[in-house]
Amino acid sequence: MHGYDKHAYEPFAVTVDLAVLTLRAGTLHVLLVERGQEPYAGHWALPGGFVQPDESAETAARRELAEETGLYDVSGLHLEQLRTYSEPGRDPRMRVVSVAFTALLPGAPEAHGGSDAAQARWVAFDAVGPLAFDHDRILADARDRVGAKLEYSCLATAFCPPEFTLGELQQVYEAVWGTALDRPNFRRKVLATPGFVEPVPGGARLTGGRGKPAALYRAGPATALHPPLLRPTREGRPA
Amino acid sequence: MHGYDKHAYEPFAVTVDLAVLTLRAGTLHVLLVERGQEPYAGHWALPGGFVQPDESAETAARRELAEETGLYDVSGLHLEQLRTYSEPGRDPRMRVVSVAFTALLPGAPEAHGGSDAAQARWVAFDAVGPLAFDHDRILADARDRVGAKLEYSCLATAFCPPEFTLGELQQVYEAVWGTALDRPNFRRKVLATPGFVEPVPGGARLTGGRGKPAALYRAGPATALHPPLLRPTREGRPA
DNA sequence: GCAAAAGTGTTAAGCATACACCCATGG
DNA sequence: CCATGGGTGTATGCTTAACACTTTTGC
Repeated sequence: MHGYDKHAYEPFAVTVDLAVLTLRAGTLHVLLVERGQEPYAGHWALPGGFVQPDESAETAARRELAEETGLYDVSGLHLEQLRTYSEPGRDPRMRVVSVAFTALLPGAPEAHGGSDAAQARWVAFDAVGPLAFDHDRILADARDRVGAKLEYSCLATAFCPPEFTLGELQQVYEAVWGTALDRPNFRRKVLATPGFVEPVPGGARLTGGRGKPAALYRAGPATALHPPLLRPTREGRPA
Repeated sequence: MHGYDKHAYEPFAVTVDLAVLTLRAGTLHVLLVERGQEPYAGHWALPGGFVQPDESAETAARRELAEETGLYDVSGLHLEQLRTYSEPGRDPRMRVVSVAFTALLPGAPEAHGGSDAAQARWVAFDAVGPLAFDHDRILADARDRVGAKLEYSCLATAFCPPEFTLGELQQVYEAVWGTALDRPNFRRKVLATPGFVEPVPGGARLTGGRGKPAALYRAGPATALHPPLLRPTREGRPA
């Protein structure tokens, strides 16, 4: 199958689907759109769209992200390929191969609705009902991936605004993993990793309205976490 | 972009590319095919082919794996999606989106060449020259991914035959990471992880022709490694 | 003063590292 | 008996985990 016999292949439609995640009020939310057309009219789905002839999947994903969130500048946002879904029956009408992406947003912009008329909403992870197509699975895969990457990468800062407190960073871990972490230990671990976060010299901010103002930090240059920050013990016998 | 206007999308060809890895004589090798046609005629490339209309990418990848290796039963082999490559210019003649996979084989079968006439060979990783298309990048991504997964998963056993010695398992790590490991510590770590390996009651085998016969183990039911088996210190400041 | 949130200190247990050393086999 | 590879033991240092305690703010 290395030749290019024009009859040897079938045309496929290629789309991108986006799992856009953010933290709102300390819990993980995902951006969903309500479908206006069949199939799955009235159902909620992940935002997405067709890859244009002159685009890579990454370019298409970033374009869709801008359209769906209504943000002018999405260039700084974390966007990462998740995997590709290609089961023959995943779209009831035609052969569609979809490249799924995960996008991470800091403190979510309320407004969206984007270019097409479809309604778009932030939905808490726990409140996500059955989605159209195989989007339930895509979303579950996205959460698994993000949860795993928090352990050994500096990804958590992608959920935070440019300047953030260590308490906010800890909330990211707690929301994604669904577990509480020990604050003193979390703090030490983060500060002991060179390049994970950098202190903002003058800064301090009140977080909960009460309590001591917290020092501010910026994301540092590091991308990997060594040693990793492991989740609290899910016991050793997986499988 | 949620409707299905027949003119809103462009047909793409969808292919799979396989990075088939194995260990030969203690070093990491990859399966390459020599291209017989333009473009890149005479160049080496990763095996692969078109996804058929009734197949998922995973099914196509497993079919190609069987064809290229000449193995009858590839059902037990480790096959995993790597990522999708979709740059518009990656194939000079048409729009081809390729879903790349990584496959891991135990002690490589010498024979192959498969269904089409293309020559196929195992090539040591160090000896891989420039490949066709963007296959150099795919291969580099595959090695990175496998190297990372060895740290926190039980993937290493996929490189081993059904029964193997701990020395052989250690060779997997050393070949993929390119570093030497301390044998006593490696041994303890592996045996301390429940479900990673299980002893084969009666078994023992001479490995190097000389030396004490080694006990045999089978892959256990575990898939994840907790805590992880980290690579020797690449220093803490990963830019 | 009290509650809330940030930040510091301390200690014990577990794990990793780096070795030294013994065992079994082929030549 | 020596080289080679398998296997065991052990001391040292670091990381983690758990929790007590102090600081700074709003009410």
